[in-house]
Amino acid sequence: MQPVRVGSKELIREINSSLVLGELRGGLVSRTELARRTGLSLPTVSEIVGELLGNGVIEERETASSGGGRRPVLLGLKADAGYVIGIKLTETRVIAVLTDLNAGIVERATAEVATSDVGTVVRTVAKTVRSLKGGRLVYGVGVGVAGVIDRAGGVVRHGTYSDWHDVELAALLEKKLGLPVVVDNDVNTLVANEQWFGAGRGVSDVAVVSIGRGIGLGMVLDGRLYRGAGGGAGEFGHTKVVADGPLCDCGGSGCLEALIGEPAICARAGTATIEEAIDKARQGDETTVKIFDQVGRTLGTAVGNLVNLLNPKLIVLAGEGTRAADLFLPGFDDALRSTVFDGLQRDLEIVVDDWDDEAWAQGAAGLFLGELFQPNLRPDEAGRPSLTARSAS
Amino acid sequence: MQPVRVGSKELIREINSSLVLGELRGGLVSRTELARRTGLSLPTVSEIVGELLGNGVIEERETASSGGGRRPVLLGLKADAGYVIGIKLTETRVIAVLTDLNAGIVERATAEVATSDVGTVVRTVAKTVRSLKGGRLVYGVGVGVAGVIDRAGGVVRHGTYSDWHDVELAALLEKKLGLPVVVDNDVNTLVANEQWFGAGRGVSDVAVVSIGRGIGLGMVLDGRLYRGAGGGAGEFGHTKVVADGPLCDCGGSGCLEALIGEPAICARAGTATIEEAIDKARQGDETTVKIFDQVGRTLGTAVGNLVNLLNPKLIVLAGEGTRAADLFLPGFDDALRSTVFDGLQRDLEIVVDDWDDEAWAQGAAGLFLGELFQPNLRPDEAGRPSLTARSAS
DNA sequence: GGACTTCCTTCGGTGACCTTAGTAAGGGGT
DNA sequence: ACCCCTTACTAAGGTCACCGAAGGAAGTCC
Repeated sequence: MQPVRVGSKELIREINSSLVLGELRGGLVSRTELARRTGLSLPTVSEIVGELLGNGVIEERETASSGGGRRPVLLGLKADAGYVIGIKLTETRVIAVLTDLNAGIVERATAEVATSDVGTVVRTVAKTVRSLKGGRLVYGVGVGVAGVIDRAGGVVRHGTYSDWHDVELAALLEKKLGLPVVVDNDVNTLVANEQWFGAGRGVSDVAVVSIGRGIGLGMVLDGRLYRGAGGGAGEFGHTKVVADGPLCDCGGSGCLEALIGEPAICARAGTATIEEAIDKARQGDETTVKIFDQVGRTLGTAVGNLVNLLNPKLIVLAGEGTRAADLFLPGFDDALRSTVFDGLQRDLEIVVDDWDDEAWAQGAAGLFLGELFQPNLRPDEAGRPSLTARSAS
Repeated sequence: MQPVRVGSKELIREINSSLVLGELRGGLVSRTELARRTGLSLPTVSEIVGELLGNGVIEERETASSGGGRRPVLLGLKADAGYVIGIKLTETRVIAVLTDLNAGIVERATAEVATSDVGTVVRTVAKTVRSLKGGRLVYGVGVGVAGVIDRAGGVVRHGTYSDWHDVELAALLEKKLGLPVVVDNDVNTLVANEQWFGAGRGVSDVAVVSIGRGIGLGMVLDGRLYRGAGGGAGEFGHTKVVADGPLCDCGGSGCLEALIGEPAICARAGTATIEEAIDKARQGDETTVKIFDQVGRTLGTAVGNLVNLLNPKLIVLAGEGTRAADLFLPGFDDALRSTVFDGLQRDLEIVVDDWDDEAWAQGAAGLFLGELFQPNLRPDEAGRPSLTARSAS
């Protein structure tokens, strides 16, 4: 049995505060409306609102109109109540954004890191964070890295594009910054963004497939980001889809990534970059068109199998690879349809979300915000960030 | 956002009662020890225990020895506090067991049903349940059926071995029996049993693969049975593992089930039954031995991909097909090892659990018990069964 | 038989919830 | 202009589940 937090008055308050805060995210709402939406009684909502007002997390805005009665006072998150910083680490760059509590980007910064040396990366990140922060109240930092990540411990177990092994990234950054830091797989940052602020909002079961150099997968199952027993769930790119297929960097053969990752496409199309391959296909080169069609079919089958296993409500295709969506989508759809088991077709929705590097960083911020807004049902993870217990400086 | 239940005093009590009951399942424990294990204070535990004693759910047993102090009064589930009935529906038979609150089998019964006519099946099940029940206090019934099941609504959306579509099985049975009924996919009954009473106890992330005529999959993710958005998760048997593979009953081609389900093995081995094929292989027939080896490899690759996606801690192989485990396990292991991504190997555990039909029925009982013992964190699903609010007759 | 241990209960306090009963603030009809 | 109606919110009081502290119960040991 996973440890379950014991029921207590504090737990109740935490749950209900989160409920109220959740409704306040992304909209102005009155106390009465909050009570209606959350199912709480009006006095309870009033008290919680009072507390949040006192903390400076939310504020009263203008009054709305009413149909013949006292006008409701609208409440909303205080724009400058605090900020969060999101970081996306790539091989060569640190991409950072400062966002408000609605994950809206306020400021951005990037820095180059030529090396994968841990110390250098940590220093660069810290410098970037400090310059973004300025004198502002920042609740914490979310970091997205490609690889197998132990989210609870903030450890990079196995970096995809680096030789990192068991690097305690969160601890190192927290020490340097004096801020709470959450580290997670980069695809999960996209998922967090989807779940909290994007197309996946309000959907309990979502799979986000990122296409690009590698093929990644992030999942929201039963309303929660799923990471697997050791934080290693989502190695979609390394599922084996053909027997005796091409060799993959991971050491295996027949990996999805080795078939339809950008390097593989370039190799087959005989181009140096993926852009060239796309151009070639768009100009009507038959062989290249066929390559993209096959890529679509391979991906469609793999995603179809994923649907058979998990029966999500929504599939989001994201990442740079979606630039070629027009080329591979027909094949993708076709293969998907013939792969997915009969009964699971009808309610399935597919969305293509064309995101850039900055969106990954924004997602990392969303990851931290998710942590901030969600009640903590597990036993106390030490130092877990909170909006109400102002630990941030 | 999935609806989250609002925090209240009742929620606290429910959580903590479940905590206490959970510790009491499968062992005698004193009040003090309960307090220590749950993290609750002694007075709270005492009060909850008092309530449960009053309800007749638990009882005081003998006192244990102590090292120089008052002896602890051991508490345990009352053996005859109530019962649960588990049903496994197959094409031709209704297999039923009556279990106590620890899922221990007290009595059993089976009945033949030649037809798949809903009315006839429901009548036969009802008759079987009534004969098993006798005059006893039965909290409810759990039913396992192969197919896509909407667990929340108790609806069989799509039967695997029947032409059932959108059959409201739970409602029909509840009406006939006057007892709460839970319906779920049959593999999930195995999972429930594993999770609550078997090898998967205490493990948060488990995949149970059932092998036999079909290939099924049940999952515990993050400590909870995962069913997918529409209850259709786990169609492992219908994932496509080879391009242009053999046709499957489902209409697709290349399904795992069409490759390594028992009918497929028989066809390839040229035998009428799977037993014959097993015998043939055990007697050293090379072709047949090779067939089983290939079956193992195919399964191993598929399960390996599953591990890449979900990173479970434990894989349980179950079902009649495990009779041939000696024949296919070497190939299975080999393929699994070469499929699973590097970092995910180390903590993975594989267990073969040789279960018979009765175990499926026992699992169905466990399914209902799980419902009974787990606190309800979602908004009130009407008529959800409970141990403390004695709705059973 | 007294001291010490250990188990459990009693009692009072706290806090978060709810219900009920107000008060505040606007609209509209006569 | 007045009064009443509607709607939004606040105040007061009650309930209940939690906890800590203190005390009673039931042993063991010397």
